[in-house]
Amino acid sequence: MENNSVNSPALSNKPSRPRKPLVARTQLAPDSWVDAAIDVLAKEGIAGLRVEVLAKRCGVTKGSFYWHFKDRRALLDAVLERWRQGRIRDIEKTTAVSPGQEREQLHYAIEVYGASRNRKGMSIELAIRDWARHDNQAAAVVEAVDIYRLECTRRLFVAAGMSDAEAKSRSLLLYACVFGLSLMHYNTFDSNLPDLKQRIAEHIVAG
Amino acid sequence: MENNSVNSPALSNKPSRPRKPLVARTQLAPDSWVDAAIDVLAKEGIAGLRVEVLAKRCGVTKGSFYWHFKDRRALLDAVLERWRQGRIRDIEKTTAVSPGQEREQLHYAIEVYGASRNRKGMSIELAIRDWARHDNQAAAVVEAVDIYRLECTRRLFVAAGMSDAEAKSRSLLLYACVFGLSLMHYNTFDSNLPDLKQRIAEHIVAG
DNA sequence: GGAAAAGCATACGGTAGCGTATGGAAAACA
DNA sequence: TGTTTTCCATACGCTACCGTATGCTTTTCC
Repeated sequence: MENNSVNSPALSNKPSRPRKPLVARTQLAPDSWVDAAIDVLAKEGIAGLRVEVLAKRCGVTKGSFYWHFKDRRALLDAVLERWRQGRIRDIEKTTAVSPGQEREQLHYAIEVYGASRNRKGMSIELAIRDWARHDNQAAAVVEAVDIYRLECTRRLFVAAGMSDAEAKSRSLLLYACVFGLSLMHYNTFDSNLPDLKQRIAEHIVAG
Repeated sequence: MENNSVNSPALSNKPSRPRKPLVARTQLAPDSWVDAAIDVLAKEGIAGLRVEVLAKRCGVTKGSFYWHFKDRRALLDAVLERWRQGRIRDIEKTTAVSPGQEREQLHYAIEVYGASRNRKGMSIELAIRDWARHDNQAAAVVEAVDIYRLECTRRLFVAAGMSDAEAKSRSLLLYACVFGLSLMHYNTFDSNLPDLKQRIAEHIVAG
């Protein structure tokens, strides 16, 4: 009858059973739904993320879904939360302090979303950003991630010797360019795109 | 029974009536559908662009729609074609040759999509680009527009004295940044965003 | 082993949307 | 004036969803 929210923080187990943490989960895992949802989100966008489609993809029916989640919205919230945590963790790793390597780190931060690598990651990124244009929850998560990322790379620019204002400007430029590039269709613009991208990266990072 | 495609090139009137160009249109105009469709597209995205919704918005019913258009896809094609032509015309105006003013023109090309101004234009832009991620027709139109724009601003950079490779790089950076910025949520990143944006624009345009 | 809960299937009612069929009013034409 | 077109409304069948109700099977617990 009642269901537990899946991996949302701070309401873990229901209070009636303080015995054991519910040992071996025999059937479908609870996070599998979120995994599959993010897959579908990347491929079809938020509009294609329907519960019946998702259920079929997991090899079960809606009945299973509505046991794990209150409704479709609950799944979407779980997806957002998962994405937020993943992005924060990633950017923390990428921009961890290692003195003298700041510009290399910045180049890596650009390259990591280089359209060829991490294709799925960028698909999710774009799907969520489009989603955020019509959903306040998604917009809030995107804002949190953006601010965090901008702050991380800003520190790198400062550590590389730039003024605070310049560092902020470069940080914003960096991410805007990364996302903007993945939004455009410029394959026939030049015969040597890697060179072009390299030149752009230099222009963003160089002092 | 049969319907005419609205404003698509090269299949204008049906052959049975070569008399008069059908003088005073008493009721609803044919392009009004495309106008309304673009409005809805800007506000709701491609997923919200349904024919029944659109009909209600026009004050008529589906019956009217399916007289003017073969199906929903025909409307979408008309929307794409209209957008394509509008964007080409705009960029041609913006980047028309006026020697010595190239950098001012480039700044204007950036500012024209400055989020505050032209909010609706950017909404359409983003809606169509997201649409293009799952629709080949839309992707083709986006590519055509992108290549045209990139080429126009590339010429400006060359005219401003840059090398060809550098001009291409800057041109791509310019549009990537413009679209990327409108994709991000950075309102709380700095207390003086106009300054930040100005600094970015300078960094893109300056020699 | 038996009760209780977990995990899922099946079936149902309801909405929204696409496209078709058909009819009706109003204008254009002869 | 009567016919033909134009333009739109109404009504229908169909599909894809959402969320609920209910029952069945498999674990879990004692």
